[in-house]
Amino acid sequence: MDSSQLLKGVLDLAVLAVLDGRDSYGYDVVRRLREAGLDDVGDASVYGTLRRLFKAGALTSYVVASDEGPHRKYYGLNDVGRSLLSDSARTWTSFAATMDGLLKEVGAG
Amino acid sequence: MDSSQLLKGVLDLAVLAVLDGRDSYGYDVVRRLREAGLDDVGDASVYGTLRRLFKAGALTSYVVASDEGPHRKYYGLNDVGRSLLSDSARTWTSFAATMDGLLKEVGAG
DNA sequence: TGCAGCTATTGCGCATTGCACAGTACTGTG
DNA sequence: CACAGTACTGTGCAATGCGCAATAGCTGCA
Repeated sequence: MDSSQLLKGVLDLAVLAVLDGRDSYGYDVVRRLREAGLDDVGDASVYGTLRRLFKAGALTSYVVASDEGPHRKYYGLNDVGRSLLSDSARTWTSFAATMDGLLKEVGAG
Repeated sequence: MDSSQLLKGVLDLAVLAVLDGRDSYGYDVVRRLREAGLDDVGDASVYGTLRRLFKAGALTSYVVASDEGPHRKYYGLNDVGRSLLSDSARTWTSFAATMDGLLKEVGAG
């Protein structure tokens, strides 16, 4: 099954959720999302999402040097990002409930 | 909130679910999805989805005359559609669980 | 020195898909 | 006839996830 379309509009939320509580950088966000179960999320998608959220004013950003490789561009939630996160989470929860309702009747009709 | 992006990749599933157990036509599918809670699903999206699913071989189709207006193009699930429905439902359920897992930690860090 | 491999980011172009909008057409009511 | 409700089609756009290539720093090995 190709679940890539399911990510549409939800990747923002997933990234915001991962960033909540602790700043992180692209490569690490990808890793954490995959560990969380989003197995085949593409790296370019995550980097794109981070840039988009930053451009939208939801994230702060700063560069940190690393001993283990090139510099890392850290991102963190600001007030806009936190409020976006809680709004999106609410929207997702209600949407998921609606879908579950639709699916509940499957095979019962 | 704009939930239109959330529909991406899920509208197929929603349409298949509505069609499960009883054949229906575009205009009616729109009505049933809206009643189910997908308030602002666009009619063109549903018609497009029906055509796409039909073209993919998941639906049967036949035209029925109506007393209350123009003809209705009915769609129904065939074997391919039913198996697509159960596969998609499984994929959705597991995806939703993953997202819930990600969101559970929000605000707890 | 040179090469491989992991880490880390950017940019380009494509495919999918939901939607707005316009157009067509049938039925019934005033 | 005008208008509203029903019902479908087609066009073109916008959003966004992804593959792929390029760039670049670091470690370890020969």
